[in-house]
Amino acid sequence: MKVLVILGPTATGKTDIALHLARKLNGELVACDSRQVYVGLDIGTGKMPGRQNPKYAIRNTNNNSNFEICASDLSKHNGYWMMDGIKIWMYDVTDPKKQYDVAQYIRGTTKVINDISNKGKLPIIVGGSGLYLKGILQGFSTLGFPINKQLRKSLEGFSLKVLQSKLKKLSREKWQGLNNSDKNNPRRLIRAIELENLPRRSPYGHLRGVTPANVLKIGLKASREMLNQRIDARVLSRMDQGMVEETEQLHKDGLSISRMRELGLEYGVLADYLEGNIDKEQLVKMMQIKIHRYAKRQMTWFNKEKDVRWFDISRAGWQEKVAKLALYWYNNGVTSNK
RNA sequence: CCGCAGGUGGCAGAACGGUUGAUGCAACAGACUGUAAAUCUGUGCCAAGUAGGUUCGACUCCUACCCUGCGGA
Repeated sequence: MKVLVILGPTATGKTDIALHLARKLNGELVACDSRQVYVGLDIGTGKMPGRQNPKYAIRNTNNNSNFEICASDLSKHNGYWMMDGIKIWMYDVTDPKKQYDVAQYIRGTTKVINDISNKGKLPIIVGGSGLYLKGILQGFSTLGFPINKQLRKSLEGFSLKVLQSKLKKLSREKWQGLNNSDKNNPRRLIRAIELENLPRRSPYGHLRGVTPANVLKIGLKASREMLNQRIDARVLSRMDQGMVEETEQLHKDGLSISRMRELGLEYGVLADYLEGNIDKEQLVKMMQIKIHRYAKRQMTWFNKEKDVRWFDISRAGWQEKVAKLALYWYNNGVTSNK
């Protein structure tokens, strides 16, 4: 099975190039993003690509709360969108009020990718989320062990120190295996305790992704400065598109402020805005800053990713180069040089 | 013009007459196996409006000036 991956930090134009390649290579897109999976988080998670493409501008329809997109043909479906004849999977697969996680994503995506492949089409994974991407491509050895809601709930209130000593008591070895960062990370400690609480390690702990035979990873990058500029512009553009209104509507439909905070980035800041803690100017500024940081973390993650063919989007003609490389790989199963 | 309050790192914002100078945010670097656009770790910041004075010693006290905010005329 061949799988094409487009990865890189936010605002590098992954989806645009992916759509382009999908047309050329008879492909379908698979979004690899932790928030685009949620129904209704459209503008804020950037489900509509083509900032520079006016035909994707959206307008507010009067009939009900939702927005409609003015693409030549864009339709939303359960679990995928159809954009100008190209399917984008893993959009709208769950309710934003519910928590979603890597394990669900891996299960869902594995099926989607296999289906695409079985139809004779090329799955094109568009990835900004490093963990999710790794999950699909390699799987994770402990993800088969389910979460223990009760245990988590009982652990929730404890201080860092207590969590640490609990883990130490359960398994000195496990504790010592953690790095300094994780030792101070309540979430990781809780998960570690959860795993140590399992009755017995079963051999079914490994959650496997698709493990395709042939992957081409194309990475998009840009200088920090350029990236920040693009991010800033995009935040402004999303404001114009009605991100605030979209979020207000979600809130009216029952998305709580605290849940918005969990969803992070724009939505965390928007929560503050809706509560009246900050004004519009601060809202924009803070969203930009948060996303700068996010892009940085993405780069930290992707820098370790192996076998990536990187392209600098500030260089003229990079799209053609990408297309050429992808086409060659698609036809020959290997990349031409190196 | 008068009165009051205040001028501390990129920003916000503490404490303190004694080798000064917290914290948060941002910045930079990093981690990452069921919330990952989440969560966490590390690092540095040649920071006290200006000019004087008091003092063994001043960011801290005093004076003048400059600037900002609020109130009054």
